[in-house]
Amino acid sequence: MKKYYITTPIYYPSDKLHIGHTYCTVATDAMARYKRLQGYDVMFLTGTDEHGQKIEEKAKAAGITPQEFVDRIVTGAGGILDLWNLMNISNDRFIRTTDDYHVEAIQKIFRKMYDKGDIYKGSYKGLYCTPCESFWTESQLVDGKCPDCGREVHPAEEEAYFFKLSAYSDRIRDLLENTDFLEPRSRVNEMIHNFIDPGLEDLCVSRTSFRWGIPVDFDPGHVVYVWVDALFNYATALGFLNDRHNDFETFWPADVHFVGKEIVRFHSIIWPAMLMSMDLPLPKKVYGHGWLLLDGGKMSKSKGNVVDPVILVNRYGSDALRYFLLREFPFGTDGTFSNELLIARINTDLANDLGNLVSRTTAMVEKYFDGVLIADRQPDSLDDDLLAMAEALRGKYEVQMEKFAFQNALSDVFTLIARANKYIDETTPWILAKDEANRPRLASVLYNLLETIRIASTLLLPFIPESAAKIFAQIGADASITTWTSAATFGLLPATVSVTKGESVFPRIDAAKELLELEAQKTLPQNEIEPIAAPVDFDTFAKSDFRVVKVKDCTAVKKSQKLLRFTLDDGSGTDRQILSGIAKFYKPEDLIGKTLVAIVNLPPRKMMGQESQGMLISAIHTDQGEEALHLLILDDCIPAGAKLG
RNA sequence: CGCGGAGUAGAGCAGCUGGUAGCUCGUCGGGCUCAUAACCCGGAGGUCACAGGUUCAAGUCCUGUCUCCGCAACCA
Repeated sequence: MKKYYITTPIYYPSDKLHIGHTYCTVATDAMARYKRLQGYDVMFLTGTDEHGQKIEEKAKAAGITPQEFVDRIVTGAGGILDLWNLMNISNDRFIRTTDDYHVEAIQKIFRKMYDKGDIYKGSYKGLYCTPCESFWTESQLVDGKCPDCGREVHPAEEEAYFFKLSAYSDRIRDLLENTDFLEPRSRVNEMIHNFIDPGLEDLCVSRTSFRWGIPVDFDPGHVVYVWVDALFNYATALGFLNDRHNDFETFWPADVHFVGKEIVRFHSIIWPAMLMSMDLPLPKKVYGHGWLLLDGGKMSKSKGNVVDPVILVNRYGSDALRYFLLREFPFGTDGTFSNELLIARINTDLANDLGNLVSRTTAMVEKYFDGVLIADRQPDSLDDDLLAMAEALRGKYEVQMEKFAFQNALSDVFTLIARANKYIDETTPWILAKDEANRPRLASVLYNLLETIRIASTLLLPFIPESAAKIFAQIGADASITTWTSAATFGLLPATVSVTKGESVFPRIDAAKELLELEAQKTLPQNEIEPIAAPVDFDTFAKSDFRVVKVKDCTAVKKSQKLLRFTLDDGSGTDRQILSGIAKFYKPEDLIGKTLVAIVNLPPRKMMGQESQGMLISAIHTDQGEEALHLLILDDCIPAGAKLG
């Protein structure tokens, strides 16, 4: 039997997953179901990447162990497993990077690459600022001192293991430029120009700064950093270097990794390089899909515009959401999500076209034939176009599916559904029903409709599995005629098929009402006020020198979206230049002549190549999830240089 | 000149290797009554961001300009 191995990324469980993760997983699921329909032996893997500093910190803040923290998000109520269950995800396996077998395998992999010489012990060399616990390069220093705190730095080294990524540069370039390993093609340019052309540097693959990770077994001070740990999940989940599973030989190499565009770099450069190091075959393809954007912007928690798939599924069902995600957006590029679009798509396609077609067809079979068609038939040339279209559909659909062009595949299916609706108008079965003599013709019309529905629904199985099954039950199609093979053949339902009109498969949604309710459910973040900070002694406070300053000039910094450059009179007689990231809130010309407050004894700091001598004081809060900022603007009668205290 | 993507009817989008500009929603008019106020037909609405160029022929290829978005940087 032909094999097919497909994966989603393993998601990072530092927070609840949102519609973006759902999008990727649903797409992978549709592809997996499609391949199963075609008769492939499919392995569909998803999972979670559970190590790392961020989770360690979050767990600490929550007062629990990292393991407890990730367990809660992955296996807990309303967690990731529940979400995939809700979305009807048909993954064959689920890997957690904290699983024992994965941990052991990663240690073996790390050691193998080390023994081969592709991982070597080196050091971060740099200038270290002890209080800040940070390394800096020569060019980052300001006046030879720490750019953060202005204190002395000293040369230091920190041990770390490195992977010889640079050694694979040429082979990776060849892979990207001369094969279709990475798709869509537009992602290739980005990788070549941003990472390959400037030259690949060796990659730091261990850390000593946190503990929540897989220990390097021959050097216990180190934990394996994300690259080796996370990327090799695709192999360990099949049993590579472990005994838990044993189908690595069967399924490797993967047919395709679906990944979001933000991690294309890891999958198209680092991952193949590490596989080359391990002398393993490379996956056949990496596909970097686009993002769902909201109102043209990125989804973000602080904006309060994160879309919760659970709310949508509870209202409209998982099939409706699955369909929408894959029909509305081209998989390879970004798309804009909105509730209006969702509801419009459900109503026009699923309710009006498909649901209503099933409804009117089954209703007529019940009404005119008491639910069981007669065997007599009378074909007509009116049927030809519909039949030809139905039989041709599978071929067109397959072409699109092989390109991961889900939106086009679905569009093709719905073209047939629209054709069937038109066919009803052309054949006017309600008129045929008025004359007994027309019963064979009427039976032909209804049979052709049922067959069209069967073929369309079969091809919709990967996308809306539950609803397709309901439709099969209504039109009397058993499992033997809802296969890939039968999707290209017209006339498989029994001549005297028995039909049952059931509940509406996709009820129409009252758009105006739903939009209001969805809006009401949106959880806007509170207008948060920062908690009062820890006490500070008076002497420390008094060291800060706040002065009244007058804005002599203010201009936007070229190429920066956020920075404004202020030329200030601080009373000293020499102009003071301060850069401030407030371009979002103020137009530079509006600030000229204003009287402001600045702290003037901070160490100078370089930003976008220019020096900033201090910091303007402003009030910051969040309002309706939006960051709000106001400069402290004083009465103009206060002279420049006046000291605040 | 850091990297990449995008600018096509009121809105949201298709248009791959160049050959009379399409889809969905909305809108206007008509038809039908089997059906989930659904379905079917027709109309109006676009100098395909702008300017050059290649070609018998250009949203479709080339060059330049403008605008928007993402990444990176940065936001003391």
